[in-house]
Amino acid sequence: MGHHSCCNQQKVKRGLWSPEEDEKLIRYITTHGYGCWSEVPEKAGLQRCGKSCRLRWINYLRPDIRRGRFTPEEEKLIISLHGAVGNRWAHIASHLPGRTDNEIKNYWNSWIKKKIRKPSSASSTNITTSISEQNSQFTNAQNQQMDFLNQDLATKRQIQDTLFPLPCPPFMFDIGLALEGANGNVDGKMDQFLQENTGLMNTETWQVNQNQEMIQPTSFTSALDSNCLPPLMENIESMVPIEVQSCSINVEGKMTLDCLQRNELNEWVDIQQCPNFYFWDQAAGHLGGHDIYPTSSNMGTILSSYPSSL
DNA sequence: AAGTATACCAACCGCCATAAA
DNA sequence: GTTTATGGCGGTTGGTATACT
Repeated sequence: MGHHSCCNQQKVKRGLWSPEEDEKLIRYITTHGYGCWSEVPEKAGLQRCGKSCRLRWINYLRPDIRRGRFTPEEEKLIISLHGAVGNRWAHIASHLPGRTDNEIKNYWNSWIKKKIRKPSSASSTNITTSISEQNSQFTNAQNQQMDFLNQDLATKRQIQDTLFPLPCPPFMFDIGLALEGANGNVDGKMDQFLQENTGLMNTETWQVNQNQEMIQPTSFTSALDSNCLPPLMENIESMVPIEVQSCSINVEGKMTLDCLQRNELNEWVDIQQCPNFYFWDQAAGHLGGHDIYPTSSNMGTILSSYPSSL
């Protein structure tokens, strides 16, 4: 009982790899490649299970591995992607060449521990704090967001209300669908989309008055009241909830959203501190860029990044 | 200086999806 | 259709280095 199926031979070694073992594995893989990991240990003369060899090679020995501290750019990307997809480490790692899921996971776990131990530095305004307090029962955004994926559409709205018990629900949409068939007329299509689904003109804005109350355009308020937001919840996978304060599209078709969103501690933060919006290119399967330059071919899901101050 | 607590991270474990038998 | 083998993934652990008292 007890032994893992791939390691049920006796005499398998475990624990840290010695330099000699590394050398054997490197020599074998570089000359023969790896067709089947379960055959590697025997052929390479190693007392390990195939799974252990695979892990060692992928996470440490393969030649294109990147080691050392994460750059600020890498950190930002990790934080953004984690905000979008949660603990899907392999997915996140696929956007950081040479980095492994294990490394990113380790980084995140130690990083998040630091943040929890030394919580909430100055970045919250009174506004975000008060909203955060209203939602203090919101304790596990990532898990709940992932659970959300598995629900049928009929119950999504209900779950959404549990997830985001705000006076103003977050505004989420799939810009790929929003701009479907835009064919260059991005500005007009987005305008139409916003008008149809939210009643919000793209030049209208939300504002915050001196009492830190949100002031909405009448059209947006009525859209919220009529329960039509968010309009396109089927494709929520790569989204993070944001609360739109203003929305505008300039003549080049570049959209700007000023928002609040949740950080990794589930606090609402002012996204203006980090104005980058990432754009998920669904066709290519990677992030498209920091600013939104909508084209009919690369439209995907809006992502937003966490403030760089975190 | 010595003992203890904490941080880090490589490696392991169990689960799952897929492919082969 | 069922069973078995394998690779991939995310959660977790435990050994070691570092910080703290």
